[in-house]
Amino acid sequence: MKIYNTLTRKIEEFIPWQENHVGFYTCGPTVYHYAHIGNIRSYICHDILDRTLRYLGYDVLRVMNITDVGHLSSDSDSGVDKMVASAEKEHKSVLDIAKYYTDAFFQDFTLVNCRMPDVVSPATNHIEDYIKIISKLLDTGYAYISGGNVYFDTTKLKDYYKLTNHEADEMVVGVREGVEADSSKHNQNDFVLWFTKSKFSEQELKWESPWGLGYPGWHIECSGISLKYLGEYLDIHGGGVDNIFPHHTNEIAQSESYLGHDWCKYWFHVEHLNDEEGKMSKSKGAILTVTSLKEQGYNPLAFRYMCLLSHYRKQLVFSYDSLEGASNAYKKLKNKCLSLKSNNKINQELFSSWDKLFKEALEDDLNTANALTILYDLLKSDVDDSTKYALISSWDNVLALDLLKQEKIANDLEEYILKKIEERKRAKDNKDYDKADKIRKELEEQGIVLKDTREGTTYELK
RNA sequence: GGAACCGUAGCCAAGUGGCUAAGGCGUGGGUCUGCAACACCCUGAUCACCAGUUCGAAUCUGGUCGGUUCCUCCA
Repeated sequence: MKIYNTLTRKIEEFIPWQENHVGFYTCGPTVYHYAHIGNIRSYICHDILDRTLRYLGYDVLRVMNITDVGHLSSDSDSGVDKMVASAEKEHKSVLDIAKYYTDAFFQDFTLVNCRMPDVVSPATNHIEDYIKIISKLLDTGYAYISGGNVYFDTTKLKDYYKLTNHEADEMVVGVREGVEADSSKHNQNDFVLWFTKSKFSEQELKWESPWGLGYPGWHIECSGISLKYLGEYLDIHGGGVDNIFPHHTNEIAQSESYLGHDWCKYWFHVEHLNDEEGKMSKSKGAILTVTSLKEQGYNPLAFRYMCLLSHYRKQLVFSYDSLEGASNAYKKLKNKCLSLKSNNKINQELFSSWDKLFKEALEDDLNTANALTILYDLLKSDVDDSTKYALISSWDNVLALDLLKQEKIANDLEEYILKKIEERKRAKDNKDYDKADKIRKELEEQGIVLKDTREGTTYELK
């Protein structure tokens, strides 16, 4: 398998530390707000990588964190969400709020068929691990205490910027409004490992530490959780491109200084899903979630399909036009797949050759668009239905588009529809088209669309 | 100011040196149908622009224009 590695800026052959085994870490969501569809795109791409590796036969262990530290007690003041407001009224703790947003996240995560990572861990569960790492960094001289905080000394590293192409003296502090230089830092590019003092003093969650009551810096949680569950040698670490600097850069600094050797082989970064105005941002106010797309009548899997249509390293602009297009395409594709009639007799030779094409597309730095094209080619080909069915069933382990999953319908509703179809057929036989059209219209108003085919009338739920 | 990615038909998008530039959606036309929907068939681009390298470039190099992100507050 070939994959782009941010560390080398090249597409590389994927060779894990240990043959056939893959340790895979994904930076999880921050749960002080909803995850928007741009965040979810990133998780869909990670999911595709996870599923592809498994499909290719790797033994994958995937770990994801939940960032539940950093809840400022003042967050809720600016929170646009009713839940937060009511939590406040009910005197709920920030952890209750975190739980609310964690649940909301996994609801959306599941709606787009992302496979649950093998380990999902909240950051607040591993404070001791961070303390252990920070203590050793202090002992070995990679960290220092200043102004009440523990900082990582980036000048101790010769390769601090290896993940980015930045040069230390090119960096500008205060590019963004409201950013002030921290005078306690020895060097401009040092970062905090443990806070006991910060301008965000209203932080609600704090823990005892050798350096006083405080809370961990942002970067240490991913290092800590990753080291705990995936060991000293990590194969893939993923996240959004916005995490390359400073977050992932600092993770490398901490982890490799702590371990004393190279740590993560492949860095996987997903480009942004933008809206017409640019990056989707939680701070911009109204955010678009998968759940809200669903409430607007879009199938969350149509959104997944839309994401698979493009490459993970390419920016994608979200618009309702493109979602509409993806939605149509997805419906058509699924209908085609569902109309296949399988008798379980598959042509093994054809199966292998088509499966090879599919794998080759994915092995080419996750070219999902081409993988889908191969699916379309297969459907158009003269391969027998049973083999097609078996291939699609297999491929859907990676695509996870539920292509062969028949929507369940309540028995009594089905009986009702079949009765109406029979009634309409009689009307049609009697050339009473007014009545026939009336029945069709009635059903349509209930979201049931009739289709007259050569084999008789079928229905479809909108 | 520095760094990274990108710019292919109405829309999404593959292709990164070589047959007539994949595929999907939409549009238009047609077949089927009582009509409609579904399905099926047909339907479109010389690749932002300019200059180079080459027998040959969307694909490499340089430049111009345009878009997005990052440059250590918080996560």
